[in-house]
Amino acid sequence: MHIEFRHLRTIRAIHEAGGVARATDLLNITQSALSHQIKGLEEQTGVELFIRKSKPIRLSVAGQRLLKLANKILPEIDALQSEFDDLRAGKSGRLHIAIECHACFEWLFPVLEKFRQKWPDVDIDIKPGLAFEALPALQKENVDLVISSDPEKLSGITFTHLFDYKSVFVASAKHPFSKKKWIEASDFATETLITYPVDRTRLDVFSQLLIPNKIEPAQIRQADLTSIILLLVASDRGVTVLPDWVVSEIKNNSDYTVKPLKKTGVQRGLFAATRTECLDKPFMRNLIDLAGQEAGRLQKD
Amino acid sequence: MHIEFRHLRTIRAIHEAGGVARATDLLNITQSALSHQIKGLEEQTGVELFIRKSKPIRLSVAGQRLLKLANKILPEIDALQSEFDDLRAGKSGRLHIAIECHACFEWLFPVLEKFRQKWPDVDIDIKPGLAFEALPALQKENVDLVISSDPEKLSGITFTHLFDYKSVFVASAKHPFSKKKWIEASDFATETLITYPVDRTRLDVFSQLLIPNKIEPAQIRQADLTSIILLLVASDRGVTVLPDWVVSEIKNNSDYTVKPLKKTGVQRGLFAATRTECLDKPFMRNLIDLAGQEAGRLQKD
DNA sequence: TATTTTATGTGAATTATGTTCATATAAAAT
DNA sequence: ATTTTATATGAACATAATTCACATAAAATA
Repeated sequence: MHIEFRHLRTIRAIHEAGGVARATDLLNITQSALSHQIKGLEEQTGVELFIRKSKPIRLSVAGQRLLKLANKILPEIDALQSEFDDLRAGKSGRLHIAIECHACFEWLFPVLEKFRQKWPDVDIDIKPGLAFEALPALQKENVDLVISSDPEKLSGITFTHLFDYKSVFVASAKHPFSKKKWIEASDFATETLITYPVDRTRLDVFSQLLIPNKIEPAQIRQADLTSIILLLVASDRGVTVLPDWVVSEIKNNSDYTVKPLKKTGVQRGLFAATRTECLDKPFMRNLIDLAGQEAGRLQKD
Repeated sequence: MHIEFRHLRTIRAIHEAGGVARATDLLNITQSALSHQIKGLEEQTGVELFIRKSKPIRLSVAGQRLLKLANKILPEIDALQSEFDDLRAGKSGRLHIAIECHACFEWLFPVLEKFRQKWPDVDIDIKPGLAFEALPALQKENVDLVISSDPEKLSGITFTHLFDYKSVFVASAKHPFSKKKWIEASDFATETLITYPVDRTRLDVFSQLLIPNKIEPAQIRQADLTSIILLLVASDRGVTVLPDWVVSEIKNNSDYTVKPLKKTGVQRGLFAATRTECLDKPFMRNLIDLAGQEAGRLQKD
């Protein structure tokens, strides 16, 4: 036998109640059990914890020392227990996000800001650099949410549809294509295409248009931030393709011209991928709801 | 089942060893037991402590939180255990002293000073105001040592002889009794007797001389401190009776005259009363040794 | 001081709990 | 794909804790 939490509770109860007999109520245990327990504890520690010459027994110096420890430690596990209760109730938890779609930052940040206010105890983080391995990372619980445009059938992973968007062509207002009704794949052959610095398979222009039509742009230029890309486009250093929600803010700006891709437009869906069991967590459902709402707001503009 | 120290050790070991299997060596239990244990712990806390999708399993957020607690708590009980070991080994302990004999402060303080240096972890205290109830207090473990001149047969209490002393008469050098060879009880009938402010049964003059001879001093005056008593005596405001060790410092002082009580002198013993089992404690034996030594030193003067 | 009351101690039986053994299952490495 | 390594599980076993019934001892009361 070792010193156990039981013993700490016992010492505390005996001290508070002022005697073994009275402590039995606090501990829901018989007097006999208590007597055995403290005897065992004294054997284990090798010191006398109680002064038995008086009748409601008192704590000895050693007993008082143990009581001090009990008063220090017991509140700590109680605190832990209630933290765990929060975790279980879904009030707290971990929400580490990986984003496949680079432009998603645009709508995700406002969503996370709202979320953070409602769920202050959830540990939010965005994990960069997991673009390609995002789904395996989700399976291995390295992340808890992946924003993706390409739902796959994966065991234990559920894709929840958030919203649809269109990929649209953006160029400077002075660009000759501003006279076109829509943009075809072949149109890119003569253009400088500005993209996020990620693998081309993860860019809608390529996956939905250029690769199927085996067209290579005249030149490719990369930029990290959406605002930089738009700046480059405005000064006619190239053209780009962006989700419509990004473009909504600039489509009434006379510096730009915005056109659909192909006659029919290129429409895509955006999905939240989570481990299936995580959908039970209230905060996870709420985040997905918030994401849908925000997307709706963006597309109304 | 509750969270137990075992679980804290387990979490720590699994983390340190990097997996359940490797932790078995640290904990000296089988892999199976560990698996059962952490399963039970997860059931009890209601949260998943480990991420089981990877093979040496890793701690989840909740697991890390528990680990944090373990690292906080485990060193504390280890510390307590070693404090208890000290207690058991007799390196530390409580030494609360009651003194029946008021003059004993004179030799006790230097003894305690030496003792304190040798046993820094022993909690020394002198309990005043227990003069009469000192021995019951010893039995009830309110004090651990009583300095007394009157050994009694008491169950569980052992009286250890420290040293013998003589009670001697002290008066001003100008006092008429300075011509006497010794002082009789009847001599006090005309004198002002200066004593410590304690019950007369606890004063040697009364218990050994005046009460048996049914003599009452002409007047009694009380003073707390030995030096005050001596001051009063020097200025001839009364006479007193003190242990010889107190008198040794002034017996060559021409302000005083020192005489034996009765022709044969009044000899008394001084004893250390302790609970019998406490004599096993090294520091207790050492204190009694030191007291004997100090007494020897005092009486050589 | 005797007697009652209250508080704690103890041994044996009972119950609860943890551990091992044998074996299944699943992830990682080859 | 197959082997190796890591974890999970059920049943048997061992251990430790609790209860029950009763003993003992201190405090309170008469």
